[in-house]
Amino acid sequence: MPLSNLQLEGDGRIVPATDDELIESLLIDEKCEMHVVADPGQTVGCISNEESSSGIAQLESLEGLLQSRNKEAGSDKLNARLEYIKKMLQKVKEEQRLRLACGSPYCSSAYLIVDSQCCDQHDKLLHIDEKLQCVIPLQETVPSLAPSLSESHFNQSGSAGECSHSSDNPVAGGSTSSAVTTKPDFSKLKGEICLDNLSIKELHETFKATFGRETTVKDKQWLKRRISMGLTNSCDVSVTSFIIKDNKLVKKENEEISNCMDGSYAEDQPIGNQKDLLTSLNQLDYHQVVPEKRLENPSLDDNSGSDDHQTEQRAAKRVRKPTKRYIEELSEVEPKESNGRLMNLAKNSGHGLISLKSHVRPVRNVILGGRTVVTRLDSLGGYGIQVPCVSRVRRSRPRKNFMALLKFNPSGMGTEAMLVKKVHGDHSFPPDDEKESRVFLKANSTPEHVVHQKFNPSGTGTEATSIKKAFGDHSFPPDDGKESRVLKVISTPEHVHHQGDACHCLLDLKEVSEYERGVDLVVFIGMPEKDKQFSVMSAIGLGHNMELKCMNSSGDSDDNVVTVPTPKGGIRRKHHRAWTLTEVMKLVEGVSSYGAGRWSEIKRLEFASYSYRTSVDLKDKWRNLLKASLAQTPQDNGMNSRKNTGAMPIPAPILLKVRELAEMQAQVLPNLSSTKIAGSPRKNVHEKQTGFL
DNA sequence: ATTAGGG
DNA sequence: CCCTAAT
Repeated sequence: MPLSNLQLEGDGRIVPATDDELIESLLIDEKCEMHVVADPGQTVGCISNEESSSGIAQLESLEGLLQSRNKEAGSDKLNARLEYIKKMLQKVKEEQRLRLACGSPYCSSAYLIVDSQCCDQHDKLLHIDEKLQCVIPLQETVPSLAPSLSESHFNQSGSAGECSHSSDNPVAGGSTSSAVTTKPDFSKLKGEICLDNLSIKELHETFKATFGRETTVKDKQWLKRRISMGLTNSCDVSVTSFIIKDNKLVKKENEEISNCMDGSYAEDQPIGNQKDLLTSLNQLDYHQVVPEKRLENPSLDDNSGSDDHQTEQRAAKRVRKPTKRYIEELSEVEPKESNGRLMNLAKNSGHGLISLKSHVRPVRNVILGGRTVVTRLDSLGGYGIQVPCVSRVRRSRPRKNFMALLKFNPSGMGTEAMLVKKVHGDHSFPPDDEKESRVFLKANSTPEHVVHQKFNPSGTGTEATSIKKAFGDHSFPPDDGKESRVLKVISTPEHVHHQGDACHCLLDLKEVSEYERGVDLVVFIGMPEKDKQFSVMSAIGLGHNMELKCMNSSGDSDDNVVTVPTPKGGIRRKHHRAWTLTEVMKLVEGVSSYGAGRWSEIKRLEFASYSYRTSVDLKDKWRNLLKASLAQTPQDNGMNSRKNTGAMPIPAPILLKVRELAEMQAQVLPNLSSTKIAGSPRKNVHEKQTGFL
């Protein structure tokens, strides 16, 4: 449990329970269980009334975690645990359902107060490993008589604001210490809990109550974070006023709280904590904004999508908890670019908060360049489990091999068709996040159809932008704030099967490395026959909710669009298009007619049919022409001085004209400024142009 | 959204 | 060609 935790802690992220951590903890727990007979009953602070349903969420989350983990570890223990948890979950659910049925919506508002304190040094964690097993057991003596956790001792009598902090208030039931028997009692989580005031033991209890398992971690901060995150992550949040306490937030007139505020943590407040606090506050906001609607519609169908897998197995559906994505976003925000992220977040999800859009979109129509493409979403391998708290990092990748079905339609004009698959539909947010939404064109797996990086020597930057552009910039940096990894796949002819007018490209990506499969986007670039225009339709399934984006670079009406091996050996840049003589002439004509600088005009009027030429291209080209023309010495005729260039030589006459124009315009401008500005100064220039070639 | 320039 | 700054 070392590094993963440490690092997480270290960077002050709010990445709470990562699966790794949890598992680690679980494992450790298992190891320690024998020794740690129990965390003696501890006062968990104050618990007010009614238990919450948070437990369910927790269980589910845990379950999910376990499930996912099991795949990898295949640990029997885990399995056992999983079973247990499942049972517990059902139980809890049942209870809750009954409760709900009774119409007793316990909207008990519990307040969890978490200070930002961060007294523990991260270094401590470094030693946890060693200490864990021996030290913990020795901690504190506790009333063994402490009631079991499962029994709620904090009866309703306690006011919500109350925070019985007394340590003599046996809360935890050491009795339930055995791993398998550990029974999470969420009732304890209700009411106000001032984590700051809790001792490690208490935190342990709380932890146990929250996660249904014990922990031996002694790091207070860690515990607090975990707990708070756990709670936050649960659907309970909506019902619970989660209050992150800093130094100001005071829930009640509670003495306890007061205590919390003063001494205890006020002092050492590592920098890293601020971040957490910030994040927490954000969460708070979120929760407050997304109020409790859970009780009203207990069975409300949850579209959050992030927990589908688990959800489907349960009768009662959770209403919705902060999405994994949400968590991720938050945890993502803190670092440096918090500003941007936040902005984006807010901007994107109109509400400034998580957008509840469903992540699963079996069928989707995407309009590309006026064309509508249908994308189909396949889920070939139900994989992907939600974990309580998702770490920023994509821990578990789709395991299932997936195949992509590409279907090319002869429709468009695009030469390159791209399909972008968003593996995790849940990462949507900050779209236009700075252009730096990194794109990793990482495709180095064996299959030939998977393009290697080297395939695109020009550099990722170009590729990235291309992709972005292809997608119209809106869709590409998906809604993903974090880095997006893109897997670029080029469908080679062999993989393309024609079917009437359409081509189907079946890609079997089973060979794609894990890494690749974890990408956020998969771009399929098809470049069949030269003139074949096509769009792409595709279906990719990974079990994860993924979104498919189809892209068809409908801008290019010609061949070499994507990566083009030049006849002469070189590999040309993706979007490079050799300028044809006619194009050049058009350019010249345009310049002569409208003047250099009016590129948008020229583009529109002269290059209307050349969609791939942008005004910038024109400008650049003109610049080049100019340069060439100037470099070109008078006597050189026939061809451009440059000889062995793959580039098409530009006829001297044209260069001449270019120079003329350049000179003329350069001269004309100053002199005829008035004229120019007033009307159409270009016309006269035009006269001169005509006649060459 | 366009331009102008640098890379 | 790409990217960015300035308009």
